[in-house]
Amino acid sequence: MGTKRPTITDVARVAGVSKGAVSFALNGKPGVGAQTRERILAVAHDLGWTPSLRGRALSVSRALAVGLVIARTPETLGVDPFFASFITGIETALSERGYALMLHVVSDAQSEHESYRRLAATGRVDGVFLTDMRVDDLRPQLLDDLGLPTVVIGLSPGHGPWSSVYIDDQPGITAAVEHLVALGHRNISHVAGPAEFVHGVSRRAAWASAITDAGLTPGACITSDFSAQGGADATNQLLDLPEPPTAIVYANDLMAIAGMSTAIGRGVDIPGQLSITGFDDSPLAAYLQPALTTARTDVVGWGRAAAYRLLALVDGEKGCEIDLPSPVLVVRASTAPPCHQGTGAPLKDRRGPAPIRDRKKFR
Amino acid sequence: MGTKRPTITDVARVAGVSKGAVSFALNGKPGVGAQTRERILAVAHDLGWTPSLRGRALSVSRALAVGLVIARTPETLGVDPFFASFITGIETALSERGYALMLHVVSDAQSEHESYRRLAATGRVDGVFLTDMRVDDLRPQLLDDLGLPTVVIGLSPGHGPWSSVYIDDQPGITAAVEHLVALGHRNISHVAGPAEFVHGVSRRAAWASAITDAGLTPGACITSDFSAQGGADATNQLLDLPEPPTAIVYANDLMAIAGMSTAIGRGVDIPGQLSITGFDDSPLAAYLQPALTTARTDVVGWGRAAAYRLLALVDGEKGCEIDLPSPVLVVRASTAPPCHQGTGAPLKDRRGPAPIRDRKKFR
DNA sequence: TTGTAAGCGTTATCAA
DNA sequence: TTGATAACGCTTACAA
Repeated sequence: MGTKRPTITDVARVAGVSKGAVSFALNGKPGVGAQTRERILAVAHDLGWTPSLRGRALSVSRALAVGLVIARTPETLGVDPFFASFITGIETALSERGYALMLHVVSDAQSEHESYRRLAATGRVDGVFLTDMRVDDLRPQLLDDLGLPTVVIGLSPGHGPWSSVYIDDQPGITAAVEHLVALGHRNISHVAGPAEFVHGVSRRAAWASAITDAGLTPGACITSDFSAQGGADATNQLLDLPEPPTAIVYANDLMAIAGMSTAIGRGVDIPGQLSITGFDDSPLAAYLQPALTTARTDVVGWGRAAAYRLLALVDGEKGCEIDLPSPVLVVRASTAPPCHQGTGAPLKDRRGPAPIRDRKKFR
Repeated sequence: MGTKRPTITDVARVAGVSKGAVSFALNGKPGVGAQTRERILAVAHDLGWTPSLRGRALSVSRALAVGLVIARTPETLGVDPFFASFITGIETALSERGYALMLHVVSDAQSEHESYRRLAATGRVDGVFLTDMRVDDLRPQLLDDLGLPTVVIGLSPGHGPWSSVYIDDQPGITAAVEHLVALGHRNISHVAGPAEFVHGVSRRAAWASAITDAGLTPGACITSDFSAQGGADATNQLLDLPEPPTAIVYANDLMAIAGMSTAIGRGVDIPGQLSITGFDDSPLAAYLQPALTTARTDVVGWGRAAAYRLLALVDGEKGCEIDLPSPVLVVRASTAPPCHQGTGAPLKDRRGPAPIRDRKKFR
C-alpha cells in the first residue's frame, strides 16, 4: 500500500517501449512483435499491473457500468423475491464483460426521474434497465431524451419502439385459473396489483379472459397494491361478499400469503373452503401451511437475458432475442376442489405449460 | 443528442477564460473574480454543462462510488428484508454526496474474494461495506491488504481494529426470551443461524444467557441455516423431542415463519401449545396467522450510518459514532402463556427496551 | 513493426 | 486574481 499502483507508463519504462506498445500488447491487439509482447506482458506481471478502469473509462468515453433504479420502499422491496433473482441474473452476464452494476434505490417516482437524469448527466452508466413498467410510463421517453440506452423489462414487444426483454406473465395466471376451473371452481376472484402497473393490469386481464374462455363469468376483482396489508384488506372484502368466492387468484405471493392468513384468521379452511394461488413462487411458498400454489418464472434467466441485451445495445448491436421459458404453475396444497362443487364437469383441455406438482414436503 | 456534451473546455472557450478559472468558478473556490465567476456560471448554464464524473474520477484519483458485495443465493436474498432496508439507508447518505453504490451479488465465498479483488484492482470503488460477518472472517484482512477502506457491519467494536457500525442484536433476543419467561415458559428452545456467522452465534449466546439469567436451564438448540427449509426441519426435530419446548426463539423471521407453518401442519396450536418468536420484523410478520412476535431493528438507519462512516473513512477522517437504537421486541399473537403453565411466578424485571405491543390488526 | 503524440474532462500547480 | 500548463491512466490515430 505504501507504493502506488503501477501504470502502463511504468510498464513501458521498465520494458523500454512506448505506452502505445504496452496498450496493444495488454489488449492482445496486433501491432507489436511477438517477443516484444511477451516481454511487456512479463514486465506487467512482475510489476503487478492491473488496468485502471478510470483511465480506460475516460479514454473510451464509456462508464463500463450499467444502472438499475428501483423505486420502492424497503417494505415492498424486502419481501419481493423478484429483484434478488433479477440482479443475480444481471451479474452473471455483466461480470463476463467486466461491467458493473450501479444500484439506486429511491422512494418515489420524483426522485426516480432525478436519479436517471443524474446517471445520464454525470456519465456514470452506459445504459439502464427499466423495471416495474407503468401504463403510460414516462421513463422510456425520458431516457430516450437523455440518450441513455435502455432495456425495458416486462413490456410486450408491441408496446413501443423500445428494446425490451419480455416474459409474458399471463400464462402463469391462465394456468392458475384453469387449474382452479379443473378442480371445479366456478366463482373465482382476483386480487390485482395497481392498475398503474403493466403487470398489474396484465395479470388481471389474464384472469378475466381465462375465466371467460372457460365459459364462466369472472368473479369479483379487487385492485390492491401488492402489499401484505393490501392483500389482507382485499381478502376481507371478498369474504364479506354475499357470495364469497371459492377461490382467489392473487397477483403476487405477498398478497396471497397475507390473504391466506387473513382467511385462516376468520376461520376459513384452506383449501377446503377457499383455494388460493399466488404469483412469484417465493422461497417461502413451499413452507407455508398450507403450501402455496403459485406461478414460477425464471427470473434469474430473465435478468441475464436483459443484461446481455443491454450490453449489445451499448455496443450498438441489435442484440439477439433470447428465448425465455413461460411461467409455470407450481401446484401445492393451497388449492383443492371447492366444498360446494359446481355442476359443470372439470375441464380437460388446458393451454400453456403443464402445472408442476411440487414434490417438496416437510420431512 | 446529435451534439456532444459540453466540457469545461467549451465553457472556457465561450467565456473567454482558461479551464482553470472555469474549474474554480464551478466548484465555488476562491481565485476568480466575482464578475468573471458570474459570466462563467452563466455560460456553463447556457451550454447545459454538467460535470463529467469520469473526468473528475481520473483527476482526483477517486471512483466516487462505494461497493457492496453480497454472497447469497437468490433464495436467501429474496426473502431477507435486511438488504432492502440496508441499501435504502445507504442510498440516502450516498446521494447527498453524489456517490453511487456498486452492487455485486455473487453465489459463493470464492467469487466474493474475487469480486473484492477486482473492485480494488480496477479502482472502481473508494471503499466497501462488509456484511454477513463470519467468525474468523478472512475478508477484513484481504481488504486491508488491498488497501480498500472498509466499514464492517455488525461486528462489536472489540473484535478488531476495523471500523465498524454496530447494532447489537442481543437485546432483541434477550427481550424475546424475557417476554416468554414472563409468560410462564420454562422450556424455551432456539433455532440458530449457522455457527459460521457472527450473528448466528451472537443470537444463540444471547438466548442461552438470557435463559440462564432468568434462573432457567436452556432448552434444546438446533443450529440451522437461516432458510425456510432449515427452519422447518429444525422445528420438526424439536417437536419430536421427548419433552418438546413450549416456546421456540428463531434467529430470523424466515425460519420462524417456516417453523410456525410446520408446527401448525403437525396440528400444534400456536400460540396455545407453542409460542414462537422471530427476528427481523419482516413486512409479512404482522400479516401471518397468528401474527409473529419478532425483534425489529432500524436497518435503514444502520445503512445510513454505515454509509456516513464509510464516506468519512474515504475522506481520511475518523468518522463520528452514530447512536443507533437497539432492537425492540414487537409483541404480536404468536406468543402466549404455555398451556401447562410452569410453577415459577412470572418475572417482572426486564432489561433492554420495553416490548412494543403491536397495534396493527386486520380490519 | 514500432514509437510518438493527441485526445478524454477534470483538478492542481505555478508563473505572470 | 488570473491563465497557461501539466498531470491523471488509458486508447488510438498517425508517423517513422
